[in-house]
This record gives sequence, structure tokens and C-alpha cells, in this order.
Amino acid sequence: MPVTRAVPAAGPRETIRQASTAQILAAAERVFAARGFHGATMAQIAREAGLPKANLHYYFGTKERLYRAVLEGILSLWLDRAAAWITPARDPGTALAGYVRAKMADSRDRPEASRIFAGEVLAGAPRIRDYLRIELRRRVAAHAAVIEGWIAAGLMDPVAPAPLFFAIWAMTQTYADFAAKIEVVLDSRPIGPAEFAIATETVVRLVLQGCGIRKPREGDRT
Amino acid sequence: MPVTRAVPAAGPRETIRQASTAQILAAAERVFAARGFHGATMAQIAREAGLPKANLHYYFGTKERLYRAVLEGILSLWLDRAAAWITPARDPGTALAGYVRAKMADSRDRPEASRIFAGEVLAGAPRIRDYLRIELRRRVAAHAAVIEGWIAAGLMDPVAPAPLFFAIWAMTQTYADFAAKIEVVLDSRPIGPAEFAIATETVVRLVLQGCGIRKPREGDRT
DNA sequence: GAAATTCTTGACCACACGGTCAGGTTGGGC
DNA sequence: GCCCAACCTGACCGTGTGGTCAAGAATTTC
Repeated sequence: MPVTRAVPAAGPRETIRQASTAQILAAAERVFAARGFHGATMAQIAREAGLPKANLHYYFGTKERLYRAVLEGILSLWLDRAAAWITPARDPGTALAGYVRAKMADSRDRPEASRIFAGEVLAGAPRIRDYLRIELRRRVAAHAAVIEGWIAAGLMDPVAPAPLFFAIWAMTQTYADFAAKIEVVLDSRPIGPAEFAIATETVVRLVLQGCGIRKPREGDRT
Repeated sequence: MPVTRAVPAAGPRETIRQASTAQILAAAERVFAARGFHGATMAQIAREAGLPKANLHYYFGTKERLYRAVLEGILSLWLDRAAAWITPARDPGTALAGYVRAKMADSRDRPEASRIFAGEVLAGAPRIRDYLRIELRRRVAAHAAVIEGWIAAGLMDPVAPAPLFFAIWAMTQTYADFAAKIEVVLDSRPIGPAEFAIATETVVRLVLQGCGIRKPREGDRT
């Protein structure tokens, strides 16, 4: 019967598979984030997941395929995040402030995911280069067109779109990627909610004011 | 022995030592940047340096000590860079624009060094945590005081100093650290001088305009 | 209820890695 | 010219790694 696969109706088999893979992926995200691709070991991921090592290989085949699976989840989240905010229907103040705040929230909520991606790109993105070349470039081109539209409509200063996005990504992800540095500078405490709010608004201010957008809309939070 | 020493520089004992260590450090910087601490192998660094593996151990003892030696050179450069620009004697426009441009130039000229540092911090800075805790924190505190002074003098908007520095570091180093991502977005070409200039001025603009500094001084380049 | 399929797992490789070492070579001091 | 210390290096080693496998336990299918 046309049973939709979207919300699987949990037969024991399927449930086991989903539970195991989810457990493995979560453990892999933690370990890969902490030690990088080469530094992470399958044995450590297995221990963290509470499963024997051979089980990981049963579900994911190789270390590299497991790593890729972790990365793909992260990327699709981020790409959708941008697509949801950077649309021509919005005014630039709402869109950019909303996007920055959403991205900052991601850095707070899933810092490990961000770190894995950062490590991959740091090494030259050897394992996801093709994916980026197709998917990321396409999306950035679309967002750049939206920015150009806002500029043409006089809604913001003429700012080069690509560097603007690089700057936004850099500023927002730095709170996840370089948390160790930030903690050290801020007195060895993990950053608290109040400081995080200040940081968010600092980034929003730099972007909006830096782009010559006059009215940041405070109501548009994630 | 058909192998001629790559840097003969015929001279006393000391010259040999200096030439060898310099050669090893340069090779190590390349390999560590490309593959990270765990991914790099002593054999590969040795090959890159044109020396037998045992030679590296003769001069540096262990892989970790070699890695530390590479990192220390990078850090001292950056700390001095900030100290040279962020001084109370300057006005904020000159100082911040100069600092940003210097940092951008560093990212252009020594991207591998930047990537090694980024990888270390990504992993939680396990090998330089103590150094950061002392040296970096001290310096940031000093720079923050300078910023506060400018704010009190009405020379710029009241911007939280720490997040401001995090943002500047993030934006400038992103061009070295995430070069692979940027290349991919920009049509798979390495970024050219013209694009780099645009990127630099975009960052300068975001910082100065974002801080409510009215007169960017164009003359103060690196 | 038995055959087929999927899942689980301890034991086991082959190998690449960081590091060692003994023995050789080179260069400076006298 | 001789000696000593610094330098060089091929060959070697123990460990830890990703990955395999075969045999057994579940679960589904007929």
C-alpha cells in the first residue's frame, strides 16, 4: 500500500536500523569535531556510541563514508537557513538581521557540526569539494542576485555580495569554530547567554550599519 | 651521494643546523597546514624537506615538538601586528583600518600558517592552551582598554571590544583558513589581487562604518 | 516452523605510523 | 694528522589503526 516513507511506521527492523545509525552519527559528530577526520578513530566512535566497532562498518562501510554522512546533514541545514531568509520579497534589514541571528543560533546549538565543516574546508575540502562546487556556488549566486536587487533599489549601499557573505559566515561561525580561543580570552569561562546576545547584536550591527541599512528590525528573531 | 643539499650555504656547523631546521620547519608548515596534526606524517614532512625521517627526529625530537615550533612563529607575528596598530595615540579610523589591512595581508602572504593555528584552535587548542591563556588574554585586555578610551572620547560608537576583535579576526583570517570554500564559490579560481582588494575594503568598511567611525583614512596601508 | 534475510560481534589481520639505534660521515680544534 | 663531537641515515620495532570475517542471534517471510 502507498505507505509514505517520510514518517516511518516503526517496524522493529526499521526502528533498529534508525536507532543504530542515529546513535552512530551522533557519536561520530562528537568525535570528529573533537579530533578531526584523521585524529578520530573508529574504536572511539564505537565506544562513544555504545556499540562494537564492527557494527559501524556494517552500517557505514568505511570511516570516510561515515564522515561524509555527518557532513551532509550539516550542509543541508545551513543552505536551507540562507534560502529561508535571503529572499527578494524581504527588505534587506529584516533579511540580513534574521539570517545573522539564525546563523548565530546554529553556532550556539550545534557547534560540533560547525567545527567538522570548518576542519574539512581548512584541509582544502578534499572530501566535499564537488558538492560545494555545485550546490554552494549555485546558492550563493542566487543570494548575490537578491543583494544586487536591493542595491539597485537603493535599499542598501553598493556592497560586493560575495565578500559580504564570507564576512557573515566568518563572524557567525567563529563562535562555534574558535570557541576555545574565545573562552580563553573571556577568562576561561564558556560564553554565557548574555554575552552571546551581545555578540549577536554586535555582528548584526556590523552587517547592517556596514551595509548602510538604516532600520534594523528588532522584532525578527529566529 | 648524488644528492646535493638544497640549501648548502657552505659555512660553519651553525649554518648547517640553521639550514636544516629552517628547511624542516618550512616543510612542516606546508604539511601540517594541508593535513592537520594527526593527518600529517613525519615521513611526508621528511620527503617534502628532502631529508631522511631520522633527521627530523634528530633536530626536533618528537612530532609534537616540531608542531609546537611551527605554531610559535605564527603567534608571535600576529600578536605583534595588533600591538603595532591598536595604540591610544592613534585615532580609531587609522588604527582599525591599518590593523585590518595588515591582518588581511598576513592571510594572503602566509595562509598555511593561519590554517595550522585555526586547526589547533578548532580542536580545542590542546597544545597551546596555556600560551593563549596568558599571552593572548593579556594582549586583548590591553587592546580593549584602548577601544574603551576611544569610545569614552566619543570617537566611535559604544561597541563591545571583545566581540569586535573576534569579528575582525574571523573576517580577516577566513580568507586564509577557508580559501578552499572561497575558491569554490568564486568559480574555482584562486582569488586574484583585484578581488582581494575588494575583500579588504569590504572588511574595512564593515568595521569602520559598523563602529560609527566617520572618516576612514585611505592612506594608511601596510 | 523452517528458510531467508538482516543484524551483531569477538577475534583477527595487514600495514602505516612515530620513534629508536647503531654505525657511519663530516668538520673543527689542536 | 688525529680526535672528538656534531651530524646523518638505513634498517628496524612496537603499537594502534581501519577494515574483514565467519559464526551466531534476531526478525521477517513463506
